[in-house]
Amino acid sequence: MSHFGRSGPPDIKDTYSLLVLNITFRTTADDLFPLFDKYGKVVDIFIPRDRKTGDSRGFAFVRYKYADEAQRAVERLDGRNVDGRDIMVQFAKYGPNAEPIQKGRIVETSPKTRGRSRSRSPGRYRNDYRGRSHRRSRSRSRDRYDRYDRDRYRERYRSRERDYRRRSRSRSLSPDHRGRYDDDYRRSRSRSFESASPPRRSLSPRSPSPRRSESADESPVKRRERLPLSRSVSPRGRHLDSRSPSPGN
DNA sequence: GTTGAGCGTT
Repeated sequence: MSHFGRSGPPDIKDTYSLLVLNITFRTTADDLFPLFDKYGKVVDIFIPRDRKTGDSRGFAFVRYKYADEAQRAVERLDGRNVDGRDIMVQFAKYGPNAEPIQKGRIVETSPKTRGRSRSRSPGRYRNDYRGRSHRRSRSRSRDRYDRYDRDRYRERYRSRERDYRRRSRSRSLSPDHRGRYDDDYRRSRSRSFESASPPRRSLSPRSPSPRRSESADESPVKRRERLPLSRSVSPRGRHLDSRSPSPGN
């Protein structure tokens, strides 16, 4: 899992953001890191996700430390075939705070004018860039959900990176590209990435509540009774009730 | 399990 974006933007003081479009919905930040890190120092990778489904929205933000390296990555990775789709890499035009940025870098407001001059309201920034594009729907099949999600913010974030890596890397991709990526990936992760991505599956000892119902449903053994009244069952009672083998987790 | 123009978060 990626250590990027674990607690918000780390340091965007002098970084250059790149917008990566047309990536697959299963591509994670860990998949993009070995590609982009080859052309420079990547300080952050962020993939916006849907509020409700938690799925990737199909694009990512890669922040470089230096502009020339970011430019290099744009020239090299733009149009590259990643996971079967040609990605589009370009400099971000808007910052995390919806502020227009120049060549991927946050526009520098003069320290002098930033002191007392507050003749501009912070809300105008968002309205500025939102105005050009009224609709922000990503996909037509999700427009109907956006209506409810637009005024409903009770959506809770699920896990940041789900088990998207279940896909096999050697599926139908051209081994030529993947080979180079992986080859450099081995060398790249030798510096500090190996410590940041520990085990691929290390779940907390805390039992996942929502998953248990599914496992019980698909369990080969028939569940005898649901015992709707005994919802608040003690751990000991549940053991006698389900007596099902461990679902795996 | 699907989708495909676009600009971002504990």
